[in-house]
Amino acid sequence: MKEEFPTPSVAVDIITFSIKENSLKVLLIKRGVEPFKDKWAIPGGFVRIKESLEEAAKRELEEETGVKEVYLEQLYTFGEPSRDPRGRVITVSYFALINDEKSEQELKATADASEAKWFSVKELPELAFDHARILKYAMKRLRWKFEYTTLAFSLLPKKFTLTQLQKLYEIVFDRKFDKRNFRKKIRSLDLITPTKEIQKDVSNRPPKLYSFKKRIGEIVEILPPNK
Amino acid sequence: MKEEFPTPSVAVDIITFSIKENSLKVLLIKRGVEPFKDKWAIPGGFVRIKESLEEAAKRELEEETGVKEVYLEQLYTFGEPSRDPRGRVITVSYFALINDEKSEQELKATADASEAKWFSVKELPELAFDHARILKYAMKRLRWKFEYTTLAFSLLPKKFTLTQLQKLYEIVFDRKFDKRNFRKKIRSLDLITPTKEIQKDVSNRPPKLYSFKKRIGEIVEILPPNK
DNA sequence: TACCTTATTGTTTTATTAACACTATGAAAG
DNA sequence: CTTTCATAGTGTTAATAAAACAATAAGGTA
Repeated sequence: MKEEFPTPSVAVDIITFSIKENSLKVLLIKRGVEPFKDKWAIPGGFVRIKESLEEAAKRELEEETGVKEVYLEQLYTFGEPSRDPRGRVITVSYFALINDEKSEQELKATADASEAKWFSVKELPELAFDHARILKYAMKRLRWKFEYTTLAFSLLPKKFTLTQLQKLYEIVFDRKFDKRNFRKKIRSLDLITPTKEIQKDVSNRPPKLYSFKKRIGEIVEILPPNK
Repeated sequence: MKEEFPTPSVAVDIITFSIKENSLKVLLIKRGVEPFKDKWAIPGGFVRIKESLEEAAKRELEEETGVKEVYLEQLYTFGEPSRDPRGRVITVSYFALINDEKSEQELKATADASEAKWFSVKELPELAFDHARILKYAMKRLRWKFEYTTLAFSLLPKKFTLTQLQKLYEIVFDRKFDKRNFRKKIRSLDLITPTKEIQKDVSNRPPKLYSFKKRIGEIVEILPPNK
């Protein structure tokens, strides 16, 4: 039941965020081919005929970064006929969130990408295609998810301190929160349980460690206090 | 720059809501061909090579209902390889909202649809493909939009009463709201201005008419009081 | 003139959010 | 062993927002 008309190509683009060096980073590639050769772009590629969109996104991301097991979520599908000068390409964008340890590995260059690099979202280069728009949209979604779901916990180790959690929010929202109100809010949401451990090897008062109770991504309105 | 491999087909599906007879309705078609012949389904069709996704959605919707000038918003893209038994079809779903007057016209049967009909969302038939899931998702989005944006106003005439507005919310959320709290909230949001008119031809105290100040879809957290 | 129907309005209570500063603990430095 | 340094940890009050709640007003109809 395929039409007899020319059909669009379908690609996935993956906007990958990570937190490194106390700053929110996004993974970009430098294009090795025309169009937009030598411009920075969001990594992506074509969907294969027998893989799902999510599988395609996972595969492309792993090819690019070697990272598996990430949080992955569909963002939006961009399909303007003119968005790609090569022809009709509809792209389904995904946003991925990986934690620092997982993203530590060396980034590889690939056929289409002469270079891959983490950029701070505050110091972005000019981007190819309509990728600036897509990235902006992804940022919005990321913040929304931090505000209304438990996604932030996916970036923390099994056991973490409340200060670690707060720092995450401060980086993503680029803003400080009041420590007392933040902790009060988190506790009132019943998301975490204290472990009996405390963190050692710190040269100050050792913080308590907590573990997360709920499912990642669950909707809870964490709304950062002091909004 | 098309790959030399078989490519998926790209379709759009449009979940169309309207409010009729004090109830939230969705437009479905009865399939005239296999697969799922004689099952009800969400109307949709293939994207043409030179039209945008949104244009395709508008076109399909107009073909189905004759309605133009509707609120239209992209929902999600479903792309499981097995979701359509005919082959690889990726469908970009849209949700549309039209008001009662616009949706009053006769629905036409088309090549693929032997019948088109408005169903109350409370009395849905069994649906073809993965359409039950898509519809459920659309309902969620509709409610979210009513809660956090000014979308509801797109269903009202230029001049409307506060009771009309409240009824809309009560239908969409399938719940009553306290009249005083509802009105207080709406007024505090500075969304409307009173006109100097009142509605005539009613056999009770005639209500004041208001007009809407802002842009449709603007984010404002109308959150229905009494949530 | 009474009655019916819907419109309109305000107060109190409760819950949530915002603002705000001091004490505690352990390691390291002197 | 005392002081210093750095971060952890905690509670109260004020302001704002939400929830609960019922009586009066206006016009048409009987």
